[in-house]
Amino acid sequence: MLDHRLLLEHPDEIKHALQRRSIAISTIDALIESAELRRRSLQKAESLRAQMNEASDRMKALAASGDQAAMTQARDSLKDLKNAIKEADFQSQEHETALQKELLTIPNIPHASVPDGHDESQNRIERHIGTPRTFEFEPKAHFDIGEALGMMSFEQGAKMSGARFVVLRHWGARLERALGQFMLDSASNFGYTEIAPPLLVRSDAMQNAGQYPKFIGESFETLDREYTLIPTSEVPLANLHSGDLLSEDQLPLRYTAYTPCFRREAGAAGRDTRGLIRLHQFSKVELFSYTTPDKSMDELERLVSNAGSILEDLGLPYRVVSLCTGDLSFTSTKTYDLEVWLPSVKAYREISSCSNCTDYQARRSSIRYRPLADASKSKTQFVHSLNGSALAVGRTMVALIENYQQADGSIQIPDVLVKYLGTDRIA
RNA sequence: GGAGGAGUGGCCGAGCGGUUUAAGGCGGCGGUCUUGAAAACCGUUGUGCUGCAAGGUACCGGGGGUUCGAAUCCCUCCUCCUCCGCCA
Repeated sequence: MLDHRLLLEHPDEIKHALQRRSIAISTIDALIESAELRRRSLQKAESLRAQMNEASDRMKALAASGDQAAMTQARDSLKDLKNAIKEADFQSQEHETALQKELLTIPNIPHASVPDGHDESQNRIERHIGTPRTFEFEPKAHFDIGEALGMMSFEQGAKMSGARFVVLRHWGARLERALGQFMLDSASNFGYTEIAPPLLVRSDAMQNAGQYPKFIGESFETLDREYTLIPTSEVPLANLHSGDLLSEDQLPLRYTAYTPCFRREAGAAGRDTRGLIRLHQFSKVELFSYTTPDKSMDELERLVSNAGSILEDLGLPYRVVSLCTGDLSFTSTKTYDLEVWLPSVKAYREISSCSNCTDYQARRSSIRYRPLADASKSKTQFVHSLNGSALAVGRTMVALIENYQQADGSIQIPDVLVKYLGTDRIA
């Protein structure tokens, strides 16, 4: 959520920044108009209320004097004022609600370093880490290898749940567990506190995290719509401190969670229909940081390097791309995607997304801190929040199976994972 | 699911229609004392909105109502606690 005061104080900067994200000028003008309406109606209601408070003080004196006739007369004379306040309050609340509703549909402002662009083709490739292996045979797709080795069954998944579900079995199930464990241990070593959050959250939690109202319809909800199945553990982690006033010395706060994620994939019909790449349910280890505003850009680099080092430990080649304005996620000011090499398609595919949401989520869920320096002023500020995957477990299985496949159809297991999986080879 | 009880400032806790501009304590900050620190003592200390400012205004779990006036009375929702029932 943007600060509505910025709209009135720096309208041109906001217009310029949001135009980079293809927000129409007319939308922003309407927003500014709403902010002004809200301010004027609030001022009116407050000045009426000030009159009422004065009158109320006089009333108190009158009540003490015990003059019943004067009391009755004064009471009657306040009826008009009372009605005027009621009306002004109503107007003011209408304008406040309208402004909030509009603000909820506006994304975060892109950072100056984010490249302009309409879609992913204009993302900026930052660097490559690791070299794709050369195969002396034609590499197979993970689902062919996996099904042949009895690690996964899409047929069984479809029996009970339909398309985009999988049943992992034997080494497949164990590999998912081993990867999750390894990633969580890595995250702990990087200083993130492990959290096991609720997987069902209320809609206000979704809104705080920036998912609602924009992405209503992309998640699974219970029939009574009381709960939403989390589309990512970013949602519960972003709500851990909602309403809190933190002290600066508590920051940064770093959390990690290993949870299933549930997504409808509404707009993705026909894409990635085979394999583990795009399922309605997948597991992910998430990293989440709360920092002061001056540290958040450094924290974003830290997130990327933490997620990247897990790929490096697994010996998987990847590249880092900086998302362009058109590909940037709703709540983010800047996002780096980590893309892992997939031999079967001879391309890099997203396996992690690391974003700095600045104060966007913190403003929605009211997470503030009190700065230590210049305690005399003691003005509270919103924290910055950041999230990144480390990593998407399903896609990591894809990368691992494909990059470590052998000519005989077996899969070699990278050294770091052997003690978690209990074997150095799946055959 | 049924019956009770409770939610007050960063934290604990008093208040139960009009000096509440929310007592008191803890914590924080400043000071006195001290070689320094601790202890003790003195002072100070909520958040948001609005305004150039002075100021104004709201906030006692959320929302609504009664009243000239609500932390205080009523309704409703949420959360926590106790007891009963059911249950992995």
